[in-house]
Amino acid sequence: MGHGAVIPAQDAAERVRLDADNVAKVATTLQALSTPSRLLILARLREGPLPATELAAEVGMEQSACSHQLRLLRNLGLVVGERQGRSVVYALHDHHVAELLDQAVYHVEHLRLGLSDAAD
Amino acid sequence: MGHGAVIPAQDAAERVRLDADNVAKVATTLQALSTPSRLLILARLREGPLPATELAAEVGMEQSACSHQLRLLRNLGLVVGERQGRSVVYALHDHHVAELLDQAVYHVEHLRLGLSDAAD
DNA sequence: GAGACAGATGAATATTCATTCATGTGTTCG
DNA sequence: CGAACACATGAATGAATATTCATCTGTCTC
Repeated sequence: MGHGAVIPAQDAAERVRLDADNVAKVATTLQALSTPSRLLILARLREGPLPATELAAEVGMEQSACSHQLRLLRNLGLVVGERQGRSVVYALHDHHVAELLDQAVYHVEHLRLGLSDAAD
Repeated sequence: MGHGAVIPAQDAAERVRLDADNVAKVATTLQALSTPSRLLILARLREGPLPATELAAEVGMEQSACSHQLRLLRNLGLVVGERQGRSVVYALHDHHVAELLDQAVYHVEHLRLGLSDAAD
């Protein structure tokens, strides 16, 4: 079984198995973190809530494109949008999203690569 | 490097910022975790090294499809393959991959369950 | 109400990408 | 050598999807 990798006890206790039942959901959610545009959106919201138009401007996207991606993120439960006057202020849904972002960026940055090519 | 510790997300001491320079790399790497097939491959390798053919069988993929995905994961530095006789034994590259997997599955599953500590 | 501002949305387009099929390369054994 | 096994790879196909364009809903001020 074990092959040398140490599983932190804190993790082993709460580790969630990846089986056929939830693999699709995990994949779908992680897909939301798999494009530069959405990643920039989430990273910006990580710093605090922001109206949609300002958000689009800060990540360098067109309003429409950003809105489409925000809808996707909203449907996945990663962000929430609250109407405030003419604006809709977006924010990360909860701390799990923030930590998922942090952990993902941290581990990816610390991978020893090695990026031979970006795509297939 | 090379410890088995999970970085506490609340402790933002060593947090890596997500800017225009590394966003593409992060997105590309996370894309490797964004399909059920690759997620199943990585999850299986999470439990230990395995020859390519056995791996394909266990995750229910055709040999060719699995090989294509393994090449992608190899190019991203997520897995390594070592020739042993006629077989090529695959394994996760290092603990960062294992922990990235754990963290991703953990947080996504908690999102799915609607678990938000409301600690904000 | 008219007009401007903020955002959402449908359709069309283009790109990306996972899988399959057929074949090629490398290895072990008779 | 020649055959069978293990894996890789190129091309083709089909599906998924990010972006743009045009338009529509909702809100505020005058």
